Amino acid sequence: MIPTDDASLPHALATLMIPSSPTLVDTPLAAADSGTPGSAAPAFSPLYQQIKGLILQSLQSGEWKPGEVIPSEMDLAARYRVSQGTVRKAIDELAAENLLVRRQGKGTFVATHAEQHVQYRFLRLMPDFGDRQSEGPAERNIIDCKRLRASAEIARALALRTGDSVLQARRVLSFGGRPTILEDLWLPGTPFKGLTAERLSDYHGPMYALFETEFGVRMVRAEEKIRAVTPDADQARLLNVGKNTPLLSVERIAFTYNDAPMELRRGLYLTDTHHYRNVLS
Amino acid sequence: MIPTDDASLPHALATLMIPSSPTLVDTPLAAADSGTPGSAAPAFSPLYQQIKGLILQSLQSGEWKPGEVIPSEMDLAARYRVSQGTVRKAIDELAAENLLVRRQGKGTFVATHAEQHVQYRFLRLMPDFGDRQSEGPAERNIIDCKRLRASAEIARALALRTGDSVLQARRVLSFGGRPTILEDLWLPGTPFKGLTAERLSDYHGPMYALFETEFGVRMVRAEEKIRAVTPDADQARLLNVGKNTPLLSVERIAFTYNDAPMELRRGLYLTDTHHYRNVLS
DNA sequence: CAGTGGTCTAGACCACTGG
DNA sequence: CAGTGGTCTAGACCACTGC
Repeated sequence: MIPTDDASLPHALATLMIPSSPTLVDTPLAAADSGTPGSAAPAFSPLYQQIKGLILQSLQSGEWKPGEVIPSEMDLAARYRVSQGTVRKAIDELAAENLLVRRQGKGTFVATHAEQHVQYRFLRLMPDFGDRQSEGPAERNIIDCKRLRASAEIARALALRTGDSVLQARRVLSFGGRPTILEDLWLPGTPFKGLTAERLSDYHGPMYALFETEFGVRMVRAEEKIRAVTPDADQARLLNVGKNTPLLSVERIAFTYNDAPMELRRGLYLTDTHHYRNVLS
Repeated sequence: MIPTDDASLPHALATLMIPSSPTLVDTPLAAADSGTPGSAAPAFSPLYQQIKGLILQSLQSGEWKPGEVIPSEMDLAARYRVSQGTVRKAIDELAAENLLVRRQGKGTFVATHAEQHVQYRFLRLMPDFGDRQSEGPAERNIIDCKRLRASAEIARALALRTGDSVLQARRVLSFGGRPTILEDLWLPGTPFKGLTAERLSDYHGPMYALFETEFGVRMVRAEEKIRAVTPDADQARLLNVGKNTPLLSVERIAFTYNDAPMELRRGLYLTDTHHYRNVLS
């Protein structure tokens, strides 16, 4: 499946100008292109970017699964017919994006939410004093979990059609016995066929790790919109707060490899003893 | 001031093992080290990290000022007696940290808050529809600006001593005529000697650009703690909201080059038509 | 010890900018 | 056109891991 044929080596840099050249690359990008194919700029793409795209394809296709080693830099260099340095630069970028993890002396691994020391990869809520480690494990409580038809709003967020099947769940996270986070989440029905409240309740460990191992869905990136709100009656009851208590509303959309949205999550965070921590640079 | 002497070239990699070697580097790091000097690990530091440290020193010392070009990669390579590739890797990291900006064909520049298209470098508040560009310029209103003695809390945040002189200011930002952000900020008195309410009011452009050009203080990094709160009477009046309106409380500490805190800012954001946007990866 | 990633070098050529 | 950053290569050696 990889160009081990073709004796026209060495492939000159001229080949780089042609993204759709069948020699090295079989259209790694340009999936979102449409119309006027010959008019746009040549869109020079460096070799290492093309290699990066090829590695990305192997990740998406599941050739290398989360937690596994990928071939060594030398092997990949031979496979793609480029120098080690070029493969290296491609891997560097993927590692910077947290898709791969380099371990000197051992190899390069596909990033995973499992076997990871951080329990909550995307959760930015921290206790005001100490770290989340010292706080002990959160108590998790699945309130609800059911399948339903996507509303227009949910469908838009998940890039589905209104009425498509979605799975909706609600849970409460408690720290030190105190309800602190109320989360509603929506998942597209098709990739998560078979996910039940029991499975969610029984599983200990990061939810995203469950998604990986059971459904082959790896979350890679997320965007959050944060607001200050007050709870409705249900929410106030579940968090055990008054109806005028200001709460942090955190709406998260999590994406898998190809920037496809795979989860919508709406969290209400109690911030009297915790805060949302962010680093700007 | 730079090691142009010393004919013991080529400096072998062995030199790298000795961070305090007078040959190439005069103690670029290890400023925060204390006690048992000979007991710790050798702390191998790659050449490019040392070069990065030297470049950082030149940035801190003001040898190259915000907005200026730094010497070309070839020049720096000659100056530090290393290959272009090594200088390149050092610059790569500094560019990734937004301290330098590379422009192909022109050179590498010291990052600056001035001459920059983004008005607010660290502000993550976005309108729910459209971008901040389309919203038009914010209306800025300095409410107050005075010098006073640092409270214990303020002093701790700014790494000062209680009672040290600090400058305190309060302002309101309005978008589309609507008061949206109320900010209190504290600056250490000494570096910002001479800053007045008039200067703040008259200056159009990013506040951090003013800090750069007038006081030689460049903000490099910041940390924020976010909560949901309700305003006190003064705050409610200034933002023209009711006393039970939930608001985003954003406490920011901004740091200059050597990770020294140089600003404490406490913002109250109205989030009925705006949201705080964050990207997780 | 072999195999992996990590660093460093030297040299070639490409892409972009501006005189 | 010269000068800058950007890409690519080939080869050497170092640091780390595990057998």
